[in-house]
Amino acid sequence: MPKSSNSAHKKTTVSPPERREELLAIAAQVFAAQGYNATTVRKIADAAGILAGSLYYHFDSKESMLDEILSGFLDELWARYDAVLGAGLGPRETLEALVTESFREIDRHLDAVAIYQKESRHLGTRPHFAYLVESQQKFEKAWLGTLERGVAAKVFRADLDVRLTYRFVRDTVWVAASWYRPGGRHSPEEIARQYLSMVLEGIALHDS
Amino acid sequence: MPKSSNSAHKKTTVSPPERREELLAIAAQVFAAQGYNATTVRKIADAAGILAGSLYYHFDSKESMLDEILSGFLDELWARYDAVLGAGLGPRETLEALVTESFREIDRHLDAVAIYQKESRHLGTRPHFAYLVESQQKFEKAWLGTLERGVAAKVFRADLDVRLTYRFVRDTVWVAASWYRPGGRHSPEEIARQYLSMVLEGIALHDS
DNA sequence: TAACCTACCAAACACTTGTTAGGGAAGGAG
DNA sequence: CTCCTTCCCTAACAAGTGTTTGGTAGGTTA
Repeated sequence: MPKSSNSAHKKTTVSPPERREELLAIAAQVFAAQGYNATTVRKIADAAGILAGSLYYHFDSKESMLDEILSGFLDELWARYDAVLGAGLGPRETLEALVTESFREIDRHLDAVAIYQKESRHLGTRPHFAYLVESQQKFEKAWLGTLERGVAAKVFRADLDVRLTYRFVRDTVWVAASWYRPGGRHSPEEIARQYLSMVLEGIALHDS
Repeated sequence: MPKSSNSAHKKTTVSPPERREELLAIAAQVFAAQGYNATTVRKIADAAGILAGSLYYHFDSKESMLDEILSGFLDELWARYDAVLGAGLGPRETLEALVTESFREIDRHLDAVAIYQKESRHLGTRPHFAYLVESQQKFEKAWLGTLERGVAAKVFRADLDVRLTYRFVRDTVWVAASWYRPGGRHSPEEIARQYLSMVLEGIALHDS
């Protein structure tokens, strides 16, 4: 899982993670709001109250900012996913834990998730961002495997296309980043609870 | 519903909808693949086998191409939605019809849907694209209304937050544009059937 | 005081961007 | 043959792009 953090610090600069993190958060905010390509380094600098060239004291390039934002997010996400997947839970409990951790991650790294949603597809073609598709493959293996385990254990329906189900579940969870706002009406855990109830039990009312 | 087509032809050019449509389809393809801002007019021209300046014989600007693609898509979508909403169906049947029409629309206008998904949020802030948020509000009214009707008629569960359910359902349907490919394993109708089965009945297996 | 490091500014660079102006080849109409 | 329309090219433009270079104010260390 250190595979997904591939750039970031090139010299062993042990000291300066202070102003750097601040600027990264600002950049993530602008990236998420305007889109990566539509965001100019001057807009980021404006939001930070400095001039464009000053950003290059802290970062190698505009792309390296994006890289650090995305790889940092994926590193944390996989740390939590791996903890869930290694806990030896049953299929249903694993699904519930993955969904809950996903909504928590949206709550914590909203901007990074929004950027990932918008840009990962066409960034994945670039060799430098190959870790995005690696992560996506690992992602598919974890979720699809959990669903298949559930079908085999007869806790999930067998008459649905598993791959279709996987896509529906995956997308619905992560697209929440487009409307979720931290501090809103529902906590991440409450959203996860309602979502799981919908996906597991369905929204139809049965009279039996 | 003609509210959403606001630009397009400005003079009453009755004749030339031929090469124009061809170029629009090419532009939509490149926009969908690379993102609007990352797409240069030279890339579109390359894909069409002409030079950048030649595009301006057919279109006023790069933005007007985007405008025509999106408004054309929304016009067709709403024609079909209005037909469904005016058919006097029950809540469950209305939901099923809306979902099915949505997947059909993804099948037909895949590029436009993909562009809409990626760009509508930050385009909506621009006054020229105000019809995007108008459409989204109308969209919410239709879907949310259907869900609420279903709760009142006791065909949908009452213990779920209706607005959350609306967002989940809406997103899952439209995000399918990011993985759906026409001519693939499943037809739009089959995808709609499976999706509705999942959302209505749930994926959990009950032993009663 | 002197040397040094951090975090920034000022100004420019080479390049890409969307867009425009004028011209020209091809073909149908009179 | 001439006129006109359709569709495209050549060549350039002004503005904006990411990035670099050299300098500097202020604080810390010796």
